[in-house]
Amino acid sequence: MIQTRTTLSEISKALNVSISTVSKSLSDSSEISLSTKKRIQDFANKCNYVPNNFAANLRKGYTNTIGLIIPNMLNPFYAKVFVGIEKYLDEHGYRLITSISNESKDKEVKSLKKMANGYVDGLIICTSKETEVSNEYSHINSLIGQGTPVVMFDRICELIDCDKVIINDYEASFETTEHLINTKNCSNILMASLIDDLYHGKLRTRGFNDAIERNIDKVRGTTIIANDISSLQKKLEAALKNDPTIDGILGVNEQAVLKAISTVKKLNINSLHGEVIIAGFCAQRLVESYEPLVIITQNAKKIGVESAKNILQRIKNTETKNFNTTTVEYDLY
Amino acid sequence: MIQTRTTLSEISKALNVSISTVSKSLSDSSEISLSTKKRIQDFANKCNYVPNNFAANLRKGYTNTIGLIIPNMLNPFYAKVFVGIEKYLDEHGYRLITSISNESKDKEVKSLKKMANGYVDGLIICTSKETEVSNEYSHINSLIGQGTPVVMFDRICELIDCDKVIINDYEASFETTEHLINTKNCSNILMASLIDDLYHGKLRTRGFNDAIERNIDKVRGTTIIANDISSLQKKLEAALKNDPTIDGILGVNEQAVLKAISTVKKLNINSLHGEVIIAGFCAQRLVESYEPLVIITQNAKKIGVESAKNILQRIKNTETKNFNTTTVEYDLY
DNA sequence: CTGAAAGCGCTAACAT
DNA sequence: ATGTTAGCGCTTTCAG
Repeated sequence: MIQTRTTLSEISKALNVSISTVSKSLSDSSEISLSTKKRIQDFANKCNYVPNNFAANLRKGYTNTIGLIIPNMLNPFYAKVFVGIEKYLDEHGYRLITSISNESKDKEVKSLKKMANGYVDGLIICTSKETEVSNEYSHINSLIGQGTPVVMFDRICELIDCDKVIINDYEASFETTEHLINTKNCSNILMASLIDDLYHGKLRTRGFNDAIERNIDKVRGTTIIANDISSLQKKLEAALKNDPTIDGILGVNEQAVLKAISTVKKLNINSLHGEVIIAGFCAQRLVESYEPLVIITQNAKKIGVESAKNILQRIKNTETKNFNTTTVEYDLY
Repeated sequence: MIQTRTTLSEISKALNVSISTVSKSLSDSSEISLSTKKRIQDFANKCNYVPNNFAANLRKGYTNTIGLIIPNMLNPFYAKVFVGIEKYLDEHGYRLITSISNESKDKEVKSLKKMANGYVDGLIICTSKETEVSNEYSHINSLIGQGTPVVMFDRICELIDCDKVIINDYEASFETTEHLINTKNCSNILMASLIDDLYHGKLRTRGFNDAIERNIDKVRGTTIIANDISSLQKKLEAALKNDPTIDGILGVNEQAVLKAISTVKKLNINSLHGEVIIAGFCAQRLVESYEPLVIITQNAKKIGVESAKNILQRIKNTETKNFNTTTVEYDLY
């Protein structure tokens, strides 16, 4: 039983009123008498009337749809951001259309085009690694130039004129390192990073180094930077084997934390050299897998919510030109 | 510099041709001479022309957009399904609009309404727990009634007339249990489930029981079914403490597998009673966290791809009425 | 309070 | 090869 979609015009014919009366009734306009409104609304319900949003959008010039581009959905950080965004937008009557860039700039540009075509009222984006490394943001700038508001989160570019949502990477890294030193009494800390080519990766490294610097009387620090997981693994193994006094590791991104855990386990360091405290930026699902673990959760969901909030605000108010950067606090766990 | 979006009509005026000439040129119609086509295309490029999809959709009657409703994005199974769907759709020129039901039927119904409004050409859905338990699918049926193709995956309802994508739960469970018995030489296996209220949960339990039945000469089996994680934990602990001969656990869903691992670790069973092999339905990221682990991966990404493939096929060909159920093979890992 | 009519931007059948 | 025209379904002035 395919019942073709009911339209305003069909209702108007059936009830012998004009299309505009139907339209106004269904949007509960005060221009229409209560009795006809009721009559029309009841009838529309009975027919399972659903308005064609495309027509409405075309007419009204906006879409109630937000675009989202993220590098990866399998990384729990982004999945959580997504959840926050989806929830906030849903509660405010917006739809969400999502693309995964897979860290590829090409895919990112392509996705952006699909969204640029009058399809979304605004875009939330965390750029791909490739984009950040290339430092070339013309695709985003041209979208902004077309008048579509953009919010960047996590990986941002200072030079783009848009709202931004980040955590205070420097501070989180600094304070966690101090936490390792002062609360966990670590005296020889390794930092491991796979993202030192990214802006926020550098901030985190800087936070680590500054914290070491400031506590140089009681702690030694070494940074291990690698471009891929297996070379990180090798460097970690070498460092841990070489220096039995290492008692803390700061993983600057999730993969680094994971690799630190598995390497410490593999080498059985905790039995041989004494307990190594591992800390790092990471979604908090790992707690059970390694005991001496300090996790910096990024409040990913909140980052999502803030991004969504920002984009809707900006859509409501396109005039103001002073863009704001929201800093979401992190949690130690 | 807000440059308002260029339209066909603006181009046509600027170049002194008709709108339809512009339209045809930009869609590279053979009706138009090469020279004018080139002239118009070049000009459009220069103006950064982007077609308004809403207008086109309104006119053409389809949207190139697929809706997706899933219970949860933080569960890696669904995240992977999502990735598969997004990839396939993107490669075929479709957009994806996604809602998370959070296992709530209300949210699911609401999301579905947002998509029903002529917004999507088709819907891919994994229903919420609440929906499956209520066994009431009128929202989906009414969408189908409106002529929108639907694909259900993972949690399906036999009674709905639509394409379906699932793994062979019964077989996966049966064969894994036999694997524990014959390859891993388990002789006393516990099954743990948190999803025995769901259809595919029951199938898995049945697979387990039948495998035990069939090998009753060499193995004993016990099923532990719980509704929430902490009661599962309690039951697991009790069983493991009580019976030191338990040497295998089959976790019927991810949370159950995780709980089995953490409980075995917590009670230090492997040292006290001998090694317990844990097997179960689970995304494969856990491999490093527990050694004697057999994982049934659900080929989540493939489920996504198959779902996407099915929905596009169905959109292309709305007539055929014989719906098919695709079974995606599972992997032991 | 109700209706007529214009038009959002695009496509496609039908002229020319 | 190019142009004219009639909508897609809806909102929204403006008239009655």
